[in-house]
Amino acid sequence: MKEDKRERIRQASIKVISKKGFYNTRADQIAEEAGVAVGTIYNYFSNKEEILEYIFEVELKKRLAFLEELENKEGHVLDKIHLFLQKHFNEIIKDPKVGEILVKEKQFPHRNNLNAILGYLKLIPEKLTLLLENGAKKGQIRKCNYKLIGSSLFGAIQGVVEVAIQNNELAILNEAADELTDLFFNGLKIK
Amino acid sequence: MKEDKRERIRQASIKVISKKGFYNTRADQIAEEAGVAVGTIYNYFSNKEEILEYIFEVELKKRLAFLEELENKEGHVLDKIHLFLQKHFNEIIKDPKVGEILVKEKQFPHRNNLNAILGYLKLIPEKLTLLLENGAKKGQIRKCNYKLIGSSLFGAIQGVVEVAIQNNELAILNEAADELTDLFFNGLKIK
Amino acid sequence: MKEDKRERIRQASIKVISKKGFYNTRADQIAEEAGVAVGTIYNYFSNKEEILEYIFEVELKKRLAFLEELENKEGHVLDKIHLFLQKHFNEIIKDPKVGEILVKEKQFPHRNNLNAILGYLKLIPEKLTLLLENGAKKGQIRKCNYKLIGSSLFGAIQGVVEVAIQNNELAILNEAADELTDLFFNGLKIK
Amino acid sequence: MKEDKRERIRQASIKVISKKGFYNTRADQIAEEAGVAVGTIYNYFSNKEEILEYIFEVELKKRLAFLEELENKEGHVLDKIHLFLQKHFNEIIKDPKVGEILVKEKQFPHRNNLNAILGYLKLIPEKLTLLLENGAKKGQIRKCNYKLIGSSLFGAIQGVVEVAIQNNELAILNEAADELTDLFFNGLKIK
DNA sequence: TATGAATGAGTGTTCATTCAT
DNA sequence: CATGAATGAACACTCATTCAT
Repeated sequence: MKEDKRERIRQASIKVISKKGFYNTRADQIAEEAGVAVGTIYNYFSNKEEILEYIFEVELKKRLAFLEELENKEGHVLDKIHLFLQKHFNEIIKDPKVGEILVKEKQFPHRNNLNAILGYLKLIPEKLTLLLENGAKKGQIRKCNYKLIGSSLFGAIQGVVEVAIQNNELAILNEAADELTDLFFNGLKIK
Repeated sequence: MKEDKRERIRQASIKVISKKGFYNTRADQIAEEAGVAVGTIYNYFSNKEEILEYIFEVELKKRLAFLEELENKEGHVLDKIHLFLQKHFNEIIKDPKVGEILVKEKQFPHRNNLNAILGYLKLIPEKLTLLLENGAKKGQIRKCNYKLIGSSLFGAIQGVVEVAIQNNELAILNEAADELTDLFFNGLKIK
Repeated sequence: MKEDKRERIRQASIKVISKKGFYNTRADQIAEEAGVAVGTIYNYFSNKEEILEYIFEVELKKRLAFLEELENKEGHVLDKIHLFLQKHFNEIIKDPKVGEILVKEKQFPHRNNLNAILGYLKLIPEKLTLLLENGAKKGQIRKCNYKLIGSSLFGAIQGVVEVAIQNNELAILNEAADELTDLFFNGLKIK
Repeated sequence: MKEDKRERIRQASIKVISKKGFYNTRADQIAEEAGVAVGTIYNYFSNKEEILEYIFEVELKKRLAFLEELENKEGHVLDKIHLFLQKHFNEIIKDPKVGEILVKEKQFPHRNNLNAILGYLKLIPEKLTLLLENGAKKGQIRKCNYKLIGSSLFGAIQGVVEVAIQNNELAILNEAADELTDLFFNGLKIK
């Protein structure tokens, strides 16, 4: 019941924020879209930023859970990365509105210095870094600066999504997983 | 004289914005830092956003000019990319405050839909894409989805800078140019 | 309830504006006088000018309604004008603050070119002109340039009120209806 | 020389203010129109309001001088008023821009309570009142409330001009002097 | 006397958040 | 738990005026 209302507000927020941007979205616009009163929003979120954080949280938890699953599985690191890319790009193709928010609002400046979004967001390249490190340990890829390459991979993913959304070419994402894996496969194979 | 004042305001803005974020920077804080009156700012910029745009403009023009130089030179595309990465990372090491702004404020939501910053920003991956395409034509690298790889490269660059700045580890940037070139070198070499 | 608050703001505005002039009246002064927060004003009026327009609207609608009543009644045109003058001057004697605003703020320059006040204000001389025209048709007064005489009458009314208010001699208004009717009666009688 | 520059600024001000209204006229727009620097304006006028006051002063002095001339002449009061009306309406037809300013800016709210314009403006109905009073003494017109009728006349004049300018029908002013004199002639003749 | 860059006080309006109902 | 009217702090920007040159 409680989660129901929270979810309704999240969905409404995604709709409005993806269209107007978080900065230009007013609390009452979210309320109207969600079919509740403004006050109700504040029964489920303590402030506007928290809604945005929640949107990121939901998406990022999905990715992190998937990455953790992958960590515990056997298999080649680059296959795992390939699976992750497929998963991520598919989610975005499925719900481009959320994708747009992930791309555009990631750096939204929080009033307090605790930026929950960046907190979550850091976990992804960290997981990727770990994946690479373990892959190298198992001799699946060459040694490298894992953190640096992990961050690059994470950045590359975002670069692709950014371009796809900016130019309204979601189709590009369909081949993106293959191309990127290919790039990193050759780039990281044992010499 | 006129450019002097404009430059002073730019410098002051970089200092304040990198510390507090553009959104949380007040016009009078910039004025104070620049040692001028608020009104003076508006003799040189027509609004606050224009200051941010100018900061990006200055930086991006440097990069674009460098990329154009590279385009017209002989040499292997990956050497060119290597040079560009060195140039970019060095600039950031030299002036991390600007780097911070480039990373954090890139997506700042503009009131009018004409986002001058994104306009400039799109040119970089476009140039990279062009570089890759020409390199492929000359047989220096394999064929690939140039736009996708160009965007990935651009994203990778940003991912690295983001992590470096977030974790306050500028040192990582010193090897970043080499590592990234290496990654793409293998990733894109003729099979 | 909603109209209550709007009315409270109107009353407060009359008080403050008549004292300091619209131009020198700050939104927070109105709010304070009305016993509400500044923001509340903007829940009932979309901007400061709209408050002034509303003050004129209320007053002018009273006059226009009265003039329309008169139009539909039988009787001599100059008796009708006499009644209108009495009505108008009485209203001003009853509430001189509003009178002061009507006189002083009538020409307030609006930012957009649509000056709602002038729109309303033009209707009064138009009605007077119509009254004169009909009176002439019925042979109650001589033929004349109705528009010109209508405007003169409207101007004369304002001239009288202006002087009465400027010199703080509201008493003059008591005889004004009679004197003016007398003037126009002789001035317009059939030769 | 000094008067030359002052006059140039007055002329420029008339041009700009009649177009945009005093409230919307910026000091630098006047300067540009006059072909001088902003600072120069302040060598000839101590502030912006003083320019407007000066415009009124010049016009009103012309009228007052004319009225004083008339006072000292022999003749019927209504002939004198006729002459005055002709003079006034002719001036407005000759230079409608000034007429527009006289009508629109008369009530401009001054920051200090000393409104020089209203000070001047009051003198006109006072002179008219005096004229009427003297006429009555000489038995040229009936007794009446001179102040009230003087103010009415002054108001009537303004009403006519206002309508003429609002509707862009300066032609109406050509017959206005005759019509108005006629009205007052009959309205004030000895019974 | 002319200039025009610099000044900074001044204010309408917004909108996230609250809380009495 | 839902409501939505009330709140009031916050801020970009303007523009008349100044004064060093």
